[in-house]
Amino acid sequence: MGLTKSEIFTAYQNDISLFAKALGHPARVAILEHLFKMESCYCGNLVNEIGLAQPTVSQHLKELRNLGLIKGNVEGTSVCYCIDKENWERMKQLMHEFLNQDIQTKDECC
Amino acid sequence: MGLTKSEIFTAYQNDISLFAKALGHPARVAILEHLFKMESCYCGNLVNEIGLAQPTVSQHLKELRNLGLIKGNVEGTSVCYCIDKENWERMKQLMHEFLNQDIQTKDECC
DNA sequence: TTATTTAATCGTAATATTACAATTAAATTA
DNA sequence: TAATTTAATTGTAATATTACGATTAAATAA
Repeated sequence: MGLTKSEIFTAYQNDISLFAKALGHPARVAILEHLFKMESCYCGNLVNEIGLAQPTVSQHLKELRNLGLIKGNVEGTSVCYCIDKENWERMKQLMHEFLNQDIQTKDECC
Repeated sequence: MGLTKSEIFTAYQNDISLFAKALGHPARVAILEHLFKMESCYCGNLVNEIGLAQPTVSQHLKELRNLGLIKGNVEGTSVCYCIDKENWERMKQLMHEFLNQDIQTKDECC
């Protein structure tokens, strides 16, 4: 069906998967990397940097914006994008918690 | 097109996105959580735990297996799944590196 | 006002993902 | 051997994602 049954999972499980999904495309990883380096955060520069068509980059930016990982600031005809530090930290905490789970080695089978 | 242009991105960007993609579904997050808790790692138990049909769970397990995050061990008619600790650590390192990037606050715009 | 510039949106084609019924495969048990 | 158990595989429908050309919107510049 292509439709994830979110309702049968916990809020935690859904949150983790939504953040992970946002990082689940190399273009979005590249956009975030570039915004961290911050030589320039203008959309046009991102389009040049990434190497995908402008509407495609815009679409990826929208996804990151919808999740709150980045925010845009209109400056004349340009839009300057930045990491939303607060939400990035929130995601980082959540992902770290998940990634750092300890393995209970009681019932070894593999 | 629905076809990611992996060839225009760096190996690092592709690696990050592939791992993130694997965590980008709540069922796979739930499976991994359960394997960490390890009350039982049998596929049948996972099916009960997750609440999706057996072929669906099998499909998610396959994705995690293909990426190397889990491994399965046949025991009679059952299969016991576990976290692949070595590869989990590898992913953890990579994700941590990405998540902990420092924000260069020189060119503030938002 | 009329270009021009920049980025969002729309529409759409191609492909991927999710979910599950039905079936198959492989081992165990009767 | 025949039935049973467990999980993988196959096939497929529904939906999502990716990418981009064409267009639109909004601001600036001529």
